[in-house]
Amino acid sequence: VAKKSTAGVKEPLSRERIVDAAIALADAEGLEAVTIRRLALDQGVTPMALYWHFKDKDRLLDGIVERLVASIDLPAAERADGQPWHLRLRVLLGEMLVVLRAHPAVVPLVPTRFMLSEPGLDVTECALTLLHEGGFTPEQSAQLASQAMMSIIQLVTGEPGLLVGEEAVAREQRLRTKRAALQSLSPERYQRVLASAEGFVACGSETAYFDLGLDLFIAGVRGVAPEPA
Amino acid sequence: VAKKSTAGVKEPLSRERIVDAAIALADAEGLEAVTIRRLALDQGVTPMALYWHFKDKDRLLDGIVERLVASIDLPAAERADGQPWHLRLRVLLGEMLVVLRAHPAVVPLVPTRFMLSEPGLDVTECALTLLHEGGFTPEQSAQLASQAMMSIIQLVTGEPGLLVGEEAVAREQRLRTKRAALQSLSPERYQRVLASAEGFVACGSETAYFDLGLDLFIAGVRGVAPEPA
DNA sequence: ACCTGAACACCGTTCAAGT
DNA sequence: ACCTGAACACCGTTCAAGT
Repeated sequence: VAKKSTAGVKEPLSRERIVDAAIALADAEGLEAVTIRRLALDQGVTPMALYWHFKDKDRLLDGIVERLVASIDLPAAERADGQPWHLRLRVLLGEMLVVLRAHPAVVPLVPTRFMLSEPGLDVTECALTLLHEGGFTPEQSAQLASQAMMSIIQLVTGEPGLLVGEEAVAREQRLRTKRAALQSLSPERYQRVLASAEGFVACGSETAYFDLGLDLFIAGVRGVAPEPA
Repeated sequence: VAKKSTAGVKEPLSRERIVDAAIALADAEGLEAVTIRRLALDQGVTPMALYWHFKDKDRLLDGIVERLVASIDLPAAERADGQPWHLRLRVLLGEMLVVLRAHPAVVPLVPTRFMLSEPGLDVTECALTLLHEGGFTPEQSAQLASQAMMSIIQLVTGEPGLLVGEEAVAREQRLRTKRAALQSLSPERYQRVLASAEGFVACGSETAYFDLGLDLFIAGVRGVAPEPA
């Protein structure tokens, strides 16, 4: 009857398409590029068109986070059943890590929005259950769950050598500048900083970096846990 | 001779005055209120006047962070001499905590700017020295120093019940909304979240909160440290 | 239901000019 | 040295209107 999805016919907007475009744009040009007007331009539409799909920009950003968090593989974390709680917690955090690592540019949006969506609450419930097994009170669990999430975020956004958006295009140049700045420091006053300089500007092994980050957090929770595990 | 600092005579602008005003404004109305134009308005000056003192807005923000970081009591951390490294590291982080807690609104500016100023480098050098004592390689030390700083930042900005800027004026209202959102959750599906609900919306004891946060990090570093301490 | 047009109140920043 | 005036290229958002 009517033409459907033929070439050149533009599909109507939808929340999904907008969120897709926003994530892709952030990946390519950084979070600052994600603008109502820019998004509209890319979709060949008026800025106000977006306001039919989202109440305001903030809800759109909420949507981005929900999309990310929803793709966390929660079952994988539950498959580690039978293992001690801290090991299962590590698996859960590892699953969060792989999801967020894929889109580092939007990760800064996560902390304030994580518990605003159903998928985020599911992940939180899971983490809290594991911490309960570790013997923590509900209050302590709440704090530790928050800090666990923040540790992951921090690992992703703080990865040395990670450059996002337009920074990425002039990548080599950026790194050289940073290295130069560090190397111009007084060798006697900043002995340790200079020795660690390379560690601040890039990371030798990505897996070593993320493993140490996870180890650090897990060792911490175990250290403060009442139940010897 | 000439009138000097009499009432009604407006002192000229200066980098110090601008940074002062910016911090005060952030404390009072949140970081979004800190705008070149708003700052100029408050100082009774044209927006472009600020560009004589700072190259652009980013350098102004750098200035804010430098001011904060410079007020970290580094000697206090060194006074703990003779104590084991992890204890001295805890003291150092505690000093950072008191400084940042005083101005939570500007804390989000810190991570990317911390090592851009001399005071920040001094603090970093100090932390790296302690980690070296703990037996870490320079690379590991670099990562752990970054994560230490991020843990502090996260503790301050993540304090449950903390509201910044205009959020603060409608404080009670905000908290009630948050509580209501949590309480409307399915009791069987989100059992743990509900049990921890109060911990997500406010914190019973500020000192317990910050102590657990510091304990967590220190236990973590000790746990992954090669040197038994 | 889904989108446009015009307008408003904001931003940061440049550039030439004033004292 | 320190600041102003006018202008530019952006923002998010509202409101009334179109199909």
